[in-house]
This record gives sequence, C-alpha cells and structure tokens, in this order.
Amino acid sequence: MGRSNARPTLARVAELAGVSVSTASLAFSGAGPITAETRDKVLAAAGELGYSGPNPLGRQLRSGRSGIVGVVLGDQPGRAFRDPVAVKVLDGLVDVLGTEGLGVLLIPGVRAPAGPRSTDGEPAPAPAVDPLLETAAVDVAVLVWGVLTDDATLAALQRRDVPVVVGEGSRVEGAPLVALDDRSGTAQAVRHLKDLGHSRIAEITLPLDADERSGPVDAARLAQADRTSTRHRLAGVRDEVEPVISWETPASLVEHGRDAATEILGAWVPETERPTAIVAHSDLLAAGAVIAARELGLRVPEDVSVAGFDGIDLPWLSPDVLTSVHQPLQAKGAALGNAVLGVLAGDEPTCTTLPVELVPGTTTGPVPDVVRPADPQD
Amino acid sequence: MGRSNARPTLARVAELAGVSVSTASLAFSGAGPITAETRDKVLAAAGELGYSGPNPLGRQLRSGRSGIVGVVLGDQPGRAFRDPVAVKVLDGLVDVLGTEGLGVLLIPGVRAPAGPRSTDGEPAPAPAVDPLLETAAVDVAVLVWGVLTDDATLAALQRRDVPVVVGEGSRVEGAPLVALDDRSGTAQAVRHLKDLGHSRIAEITLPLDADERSGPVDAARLAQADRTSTRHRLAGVRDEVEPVISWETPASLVEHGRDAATEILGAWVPETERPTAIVAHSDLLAAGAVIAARELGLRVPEDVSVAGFDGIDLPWLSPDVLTSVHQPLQAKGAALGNAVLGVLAGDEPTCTTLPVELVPGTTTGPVPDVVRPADPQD
DNA sequence: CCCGCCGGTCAAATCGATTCGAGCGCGTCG
DNA sequence: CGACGCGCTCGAATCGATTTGACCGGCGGG
Repeated sequence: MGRSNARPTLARVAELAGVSVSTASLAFSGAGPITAETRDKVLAAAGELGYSGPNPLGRQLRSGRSGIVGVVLGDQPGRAFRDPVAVKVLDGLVDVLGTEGLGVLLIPGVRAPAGPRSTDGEPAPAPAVDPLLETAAVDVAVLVWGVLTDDATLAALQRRDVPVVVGEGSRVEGAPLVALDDRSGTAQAVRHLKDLGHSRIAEITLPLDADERSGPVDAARLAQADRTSTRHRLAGVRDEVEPVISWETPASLVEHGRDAATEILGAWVPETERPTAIVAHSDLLAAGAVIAARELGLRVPEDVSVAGFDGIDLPWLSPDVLTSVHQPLQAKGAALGNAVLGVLAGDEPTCTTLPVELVPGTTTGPVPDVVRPADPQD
Repeated sequence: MGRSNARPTLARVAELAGVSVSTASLAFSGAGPITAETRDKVLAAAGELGYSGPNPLGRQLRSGRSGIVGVVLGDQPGRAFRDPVAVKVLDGLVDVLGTEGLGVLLIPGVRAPAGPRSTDGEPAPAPAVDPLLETAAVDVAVLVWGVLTDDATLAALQRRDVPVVVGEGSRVEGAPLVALDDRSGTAQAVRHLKDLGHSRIAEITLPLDADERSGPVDAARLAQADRTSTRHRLAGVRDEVEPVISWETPASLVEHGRDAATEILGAWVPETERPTAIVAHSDLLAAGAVIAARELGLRVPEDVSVAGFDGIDLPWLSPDVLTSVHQPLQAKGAALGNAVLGVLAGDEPTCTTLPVELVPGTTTGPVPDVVRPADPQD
C-alpha cells in the first residue's frame, strides 16, 4: 500500500518501461538523443502509472534554480496593489518573466511593528521581517519600490546571498538599477505651467519617508527626504520654480491628493494670492486635487491648473484628461524583467534610466486674467 | 577554486565545525535536542564560511512541499489587478498564507491566442497554457476568479495532480469552494430600489462569458451565461423584477459602465419612459453609470438612482457614496487562505458561502415625481 | 581488414538537506 | 554492582530528478 498510493516517480516509470532512469529522463526532457520507439515506451508506461511528469522539486534541486523571482511588496501588501503605477509595472514584469518560464512570487516586506513607534522598551530592534524573505526559494528578488537607507528587507536578502534588482531607488552595490528620469519629469511639468503664465505654483509631494506624514514641507523637512524618487521629483520642481507651498502626503492616493489640495486652495486667505496651478508628484494625487478644486467650486483649468506624473488611465476623471508626465510603465516592468534575466545570466549589473514625456491634457490652461497682477510687469 | 567559489553547503559547515551533517542540520532547524555549545560551534563555523542558512531547495525536496501557492490570474494578467475586488481578495489571501509561511505565486492563466477567434485552420486545439502552469512547483493552486465549463487551466492543473481551491465559481469535484451569496445580493439591491418606488429598472451586467461582448442581453443570451457568479447575479435581479433593459459589458471597468449607462439613459426616446434606476453587477460599473448620468446632465439620485455590488472604496466618486451590496472582501481572501490550509492538512473539501449586505449610500433615492404616473395608483 | 566515430542506452554520481534508528556515555535506581 | 534510561550525536537512507562519462554494436573511411 505504501508505494502504490504515493505519487509515482520517474524511477518506477523507468522500471515499468524496462529502461534506465536516465533514459526515462531523456524521454521527458527531450535533451539528448533518444529513439522515438523508446520514448513512446516510456510515455506509455507513464500513462499506465498515472505519472504526471517530472517533479519540479527534483529538477530544481539538481539545477540549483527555482525559476522563481521574488517581488518584495512595500510594508503594506494591499497598498502596493492600490497603486495603478505599481500594478502596471508588475504587469510588465510578469509578462517578460512569464515568457522565460519564470514565476513571480509575492513577498510582503517588513511588517510594520504593531504599535505606531512606541517609545517604551526597545526601539524595535527586530523589525519582524516576513518569514518568506528568510526562507523562500527565489533566484532573484526585485525591490520594485526602491530601497531606503538602512533597509531591513535588503539586509535580509543580502544576508541570504539572494541577488537583487532595484527599481526606483538608489543604487545598491552589485545590483542592477532601473530608474526613471524623475527630476526632468517634474521640471518639464513646471516649465509647461510657466509657459502658460503661471508663477504661483503649489506642489503636492509623494511621501518623503516611511513616516506617513501629511502637511507643509519646509526646508528642514526637505532635507530629510529619504526616498530617492521623491527627492528627484522635489529637485525637478525646484529647478524651475520655488513653489509657493509644498504639501506632503502619506501615500499616493486620491484621497490624500484631495485633502492636500483642499488645504492648499481653501485656506488661502486673500483669494488673489491663491496658487493658480498645482503640480503633483503622481496622477492619483493630481486627480484628488482636481476633485478638491471642483468641490471648492473652482473650475479646472480656468481657475486652477493641475498637472500630474505617471500617465495612468483615469477613466473616472472624464471628461477631463489629466496633464501628466508619462512614464513608460509597461517598459519599466520589462526593463526590470530584463535586468532579472541579466542577473541570472551573470551579466555585469547595469543602470538603466527610462525617459519621461510630458503629455498635456485638459487640466492645464493659461493663468486666469483675474488674478494676474494688474501693474505692468516691467 | 571549484568549491571555494561555490556557495558553502551544510556538509562543509559540519566538516569545519567537526560535527556530523545531521547535527549541523539540527543546529539550524532547532528540531531535536542539541547542546547550546554544539550549536554555537556550528553557527561559528557557518559564520566563518559565510554560510547563509539551509538551501530551501534541499529542504523542499525532502519535505515534498514547496510552500508555494499558485494563484491563477485570468487570461489577461493586467486585468486582474485593475479590479479592486480582486486586489482586496488577493490581499487577504497573501495575508493569511503569509502568516503560515506560504508564498503566493502569480500564474497567468491560458494565454489567449493571437488572432481573435480566427476560423481558419484549426479551432485553436492547443489553447497555449502558460508554461508555469505546467512546471511550477506549487503545493496548491487557487482559481480565484472561478472556473469555466471546460476550463483549460483547470484541466492542466488536474493533469498534474495539483490540488485546487476555487473561488467564485462552480463546484469542482474534490476541491473546496468559497462562494458568495450573489443571488441574494442583487435581489436585495433591487428590493431596495423597489422600496424607493422604482419600477423601471435597468441592469448593467458583468461579462456573461469570455467573449467580451457588449450590448443588450436578450433571453437567448441570458441562457448562454457561463460564469457562475454572473448567472447568480442575473437570477437575483430577476427574483425581484424584470429589468426594462439589461446591458452586458466586456469587463468590470468604469469605462464600460459608463458606456453602458450612456446607451441605457441616452437612447431612450420618450424621456418619460427612461429607467429611473440602474442596478449594476459591480461597483466599478455602477461608478461608470454615475459618471455617465452626470455627463448627460442627470442628477443622481434625483433623476436616476444607481446601485452597485462589491462595496469597494471609491474616493474619487466624492462627494457621492455609492449604494452598494457589500461583500466581505478581506474575509473572502482569508476564507480562500483557510481553504488552502485545509487542503494542505488533508481535510475534506468544504463549500463556504459568504454573506452580503446592502449598504445604502447617496446614489439611490425615491423615484422622481415627474415621471411618476399621473393617474392615481389604486 | 582494422580503426575510429557515432547514435543510443545505461550506471553512477550529484544536487542539499532532513530524519530515523542506532550508538554511546553517564547518572540513577534497584 | 549491574541494568536501565536519558540526552546527545552520528551514520546512512531518502527525497526525485539531471547529467557525465562509459559502453556497445554497427558502419564508413583509410
């Protein structure tokens, strides 16, 4: 009973077919020379035994590869999926890797400690890395959403000698990086607004670090910015203009963009001093800003212009089309996939920077006359 | 050079520590009795060699389990992620499995053939199943988005003897099922509308099958409905009312809901015959309907009421809050996770049906007076 | 006529760990 | 004083396949 119940192995198939295990293996893998007659004999035996093909585990041990690429999600797994940008990138990644027969394994990153930074006892010395990070059999890990300074996830991976590919972060020693021309992106957006005559420009930023703060960004806070892509987007804006106000959000979500824009547009005491344009670090934030403006009775773009970043589809913003800095999302996923392939092939790590392109929509327009300074500007 | 360059193995650590391989294994796994002194010796040797812990592949082969659960995505990997419902369920699933140390592997389902149902040559006898389906080392596969009759994905999995867990579909022999009380859900929504005085109710449906059609649903088409949950939602509506029109959509997306509602509301020649309420099979479709109504200059809910299904957050619909049949999304993911755990533990397959609950929002209201029949009703 | 090559098959080593049962000191109980 | 039991360690089998090199008969070229 013991073995009759268990799933048949290649050895038993070979036995029944009257050939050696090695020959049976050849019959399935197709590698190496084998007579059609022999193969048929093996296949017939397999059919009789209900053998469903070589066990992947055995193959993997032998080859030393699992064929699995780990994708490390941010601290909250759910949040990663709520972001259309992440989703599109993931999509492209799955696509490229899928054609190579590689699978994508979702790995939650470090789990945030239960209490929100409680100062009692130890300062969370063990950041509770997800068990999968420690044990999963992945050939490569992809850190799609960047690397923080002093990243516990990265540390765990490196301790395990798992090769890493980084997207959107700062360079990691020995790991390929797929970056975006963030700085040029926001700079282009602001230049576009300036070309339309705007000068009082407000900014809605991506999170500066993992603290999930929300509120105005001053010079001190600016210096603390930890996330590379946020830093670059901040810098790009400042290449062109000093924003009249810059508002930090806890995450790239519509509701946070709405809250930020409500603060920015609503709290301005003399209406003539209100910003005439908003540049947001993401489309989701920008969409929130458009909604907030509508709720405040402001017309877009007649009263206030809004520009975003990412170039995602926002069908529900209809009939408006967001002016946005488009990034090649699918291509970013593909680039990450190729970087993974490169690592697997043993190539030298390279650093790719993807281009961005401003695509004007209907949410930006000329600066309103009403608030244009009456005095003849030199 | 050969071995000095290669990653160290447990055997070499044991050798250096002067103990046997079995003892070294004990030092890492923690199973079985071992002296603290011996363990330290092994750990020290490991540190010296740069040994980064037991290779998962070896462990997996021995245990016969990979610790990986495959989640089969629909035909288009990207579409699965665009659906907030799917994302939340996936989120709950990852959460439950993650705490058990199980990983979630994304598997694209059958790849649709290149040409759209070209009738030349063979009728696509080889539906091009994704290579991962054939080769990935998964302990269980989850078909989150149901099973079609004659499902190639399911067939491939069964051929490989991979146990399966089904969500939202029809019962599969020997596999646990996590279902939803779809029928009661749409029935509740329609009853709510009837209680508000509506009688001319239109319906926007989920896809009836994989054909991605869009247009009115007649009795013949109704009979073709292939997807279990769609069938139940259709039935639930008809338990309460015969819709004045039922419009099929190719996918649960805002834009399709918008298109459908534009047809439904716009093409009605005598305005007094226009439906006063729309029940949609999903929140995304319902949101599209709200947008379409607004675009047509109709007020929601004064001129037309809209009810959805799912209960997802729609911050951008603000200030409206969709009336919707809420389903326990996170719980559904958790239920799927538990079903997976059950399969792994060898339990008998069970069938869970999750409850739904109508939560009224601001998008449904009393039937408008204008179009209410002038003659005194009974 | 003989050597060497070639297509096909097989035996055995290998991948890296887990685990069962045996062995071995040593303390304790009878 | 001898036997039993307990705690720790070790040897060896096992998981399931891949792959290298040997082997073997037959055929063509020198």
